[in-house]
Amino acid sequence: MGRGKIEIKKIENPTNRQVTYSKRRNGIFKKAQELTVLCDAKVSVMMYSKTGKFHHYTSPTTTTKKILDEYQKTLGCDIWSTHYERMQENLKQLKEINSNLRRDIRQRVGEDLNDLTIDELYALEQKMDASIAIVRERKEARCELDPQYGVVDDEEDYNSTVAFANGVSNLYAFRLHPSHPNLHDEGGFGMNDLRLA
Amino acid sequence: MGRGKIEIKKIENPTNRQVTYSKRRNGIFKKAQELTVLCDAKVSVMMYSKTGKFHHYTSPTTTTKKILDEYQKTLGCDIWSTHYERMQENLKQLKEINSNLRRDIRQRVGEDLNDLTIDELYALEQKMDASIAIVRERKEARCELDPQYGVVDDEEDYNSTVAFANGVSNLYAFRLHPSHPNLHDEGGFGMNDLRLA
DNA sequence: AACTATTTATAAGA
DNA sequence: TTCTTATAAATAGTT
Repeated sequence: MGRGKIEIKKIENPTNRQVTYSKRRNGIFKKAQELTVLCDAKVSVMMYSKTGKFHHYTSPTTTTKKILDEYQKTLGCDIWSTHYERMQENLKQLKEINSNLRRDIRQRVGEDLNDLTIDELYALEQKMDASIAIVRERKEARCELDPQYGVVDDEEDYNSTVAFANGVSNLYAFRLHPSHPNLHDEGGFGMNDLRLA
Repeated sequence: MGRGKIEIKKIENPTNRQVTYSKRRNGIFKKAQELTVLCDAKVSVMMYSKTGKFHHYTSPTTTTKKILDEYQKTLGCDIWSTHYERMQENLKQLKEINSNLRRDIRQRVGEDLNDLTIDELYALEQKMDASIAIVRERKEARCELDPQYGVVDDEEDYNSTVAFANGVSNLYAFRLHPSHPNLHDEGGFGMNDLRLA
């Protein structure tokens, strides 16, 4: 399609070849984009020229990785694995640690106590008694150095306590990626469940 | 290019869509093949339709994996940079949350108190008093339903406390990937610092 | 980077 | 589906 018909064989003139590569590359990407829209298809196009320049197109609704996963499923093989899978495994374990920490701290704040057995509740009280003893001892040691804290106003005490009881559970009550609430699953590391609140 | 101009938007009629998909798929593959020959380029095209059928073209002299490897070698990163970056950002934020949770819980266990100012130490004591009040109240409410816990042995109490004080910091003292201690950094999400201990 | 004569792709119809 | 064909789109060669 042009001023003259061309034979489909390697263009020997490097300049012409580069020009043709550039033009046809854009043509293919346009076709890929149109196919994506017209037929609701997922398309990935990757190419590089003799000069080493790389270009690619991927349908907006997907990623090259997802298409490759599909490709691999079809072929029954796995090109990748190591790096990516290890990253996902790390995420999973990190989330598990996080979950454990959150449960522990919520119990120590006085939330989620319904899930505990009586024995666990009892043990929790013992733990907390021990912990507060440590903190109190430390505080008193410090206060000896700074007599300003020697006397405590009971009412102030009560108020700060109430403020904490209402506020603590918001300490970590933020979301990851709050500006992209409707993203798809991103391969299984959605973060909504990270919220403490 | 056809009997009439068409708008590039999804073809709602499934039959028409399938026909167009088939035609244009062949068109793109032909273009990819021509580009391969004319410009001595390496091209990979993968696509799948809404009906789930997968098709691909790869230049005869290469494989999809080789094209991707070449790309990564050329740019020094990989095609999933967006995906990766989001994943890494999630990891970073998750680690930050985790760090905050750990600091909070350690303070509530009586560790790391040196970093606190006197005011913070005082506030911590107040918080913990409030929390333990909640737990104790809950426990006593439960114990009324189960009189077996009405009487407490002081020595048992003390022992369980000591056990906790020694053991709590090991609660989350495990490593990720303990079997691969010498791996390289994995792109900045090394997990050694996740250890509580 | 534009232009444009031609070839090529393809939308609609059979 | 597959073939046909009128037309739209891509692009080879030129400026």
